[in-house]
Amino acid sequence: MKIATWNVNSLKVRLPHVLDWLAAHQPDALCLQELKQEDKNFPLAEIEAAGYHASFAGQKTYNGVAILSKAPAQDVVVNIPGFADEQKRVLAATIDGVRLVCAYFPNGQSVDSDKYQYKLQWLDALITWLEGELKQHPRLALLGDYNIAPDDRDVHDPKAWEGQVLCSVPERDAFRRLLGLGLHDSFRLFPQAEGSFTWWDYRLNAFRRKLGMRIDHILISDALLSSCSGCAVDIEPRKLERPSDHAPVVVELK
DNA sequence: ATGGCTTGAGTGTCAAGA
Repeated sequence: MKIATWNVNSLKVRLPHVLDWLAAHQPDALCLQELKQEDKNFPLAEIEAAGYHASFAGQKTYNGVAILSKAPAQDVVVNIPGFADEQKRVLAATIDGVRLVCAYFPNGQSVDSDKYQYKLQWLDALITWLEGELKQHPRLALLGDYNIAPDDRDVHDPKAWEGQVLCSVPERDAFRRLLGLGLHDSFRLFPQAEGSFTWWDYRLNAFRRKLGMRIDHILISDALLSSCSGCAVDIEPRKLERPSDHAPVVVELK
């Protein structure tokens, strides 16, 4: 089973890239973030024509998440139960017996902002909910744009980013608390090139200069660990015309 | 120089992203 995550930064703009990527890679499931569109505008016909089912939770302008899958989705849940939130950031569904949680973590803007406080509260709510979700669904993967660079290895200039949003101690602690639930960073289960990132700023030729961050992740539960045979970032779509600023991350489960 | 692009909204130019 091949599962993947991709922050597309507007599904309307990126639909051709998504359809090409589905055709080329044939994942069993693809989690999308930052749809930036209302559900009435979701390109369901195009996705179905590509051979995929779709669950989605969108909103105007911001956020929005979807799970595309070859097999139909079961037990779909939108947002974190018990955490009141206007923003559409979480979608959970069971595909082929694996619980997939697609998440677009808040950015946080800067550590002294209200948005950062919202991010920390959102992280607390996610962790509390996932603890129960893992008991109900031991075979679980958390895929998405975490907006957290877990380690200095995941940052092109760790000195410059030290203590900044995406790298701050409370954010990295939250990432470790997720691991503490019995989740594993699939990317670090395998040898990886130095300077492996999933996001590069649109400005200053950041991609060409390899100035990126690894903030998109696929965590897998204990029960999936032994079946995981690979994890990789696909930087090819970042080279296309009008790319998303994020690259897809792909995990193989035997 | 707290900028640099890209997107959506909407027709001015700004908020938000990370």
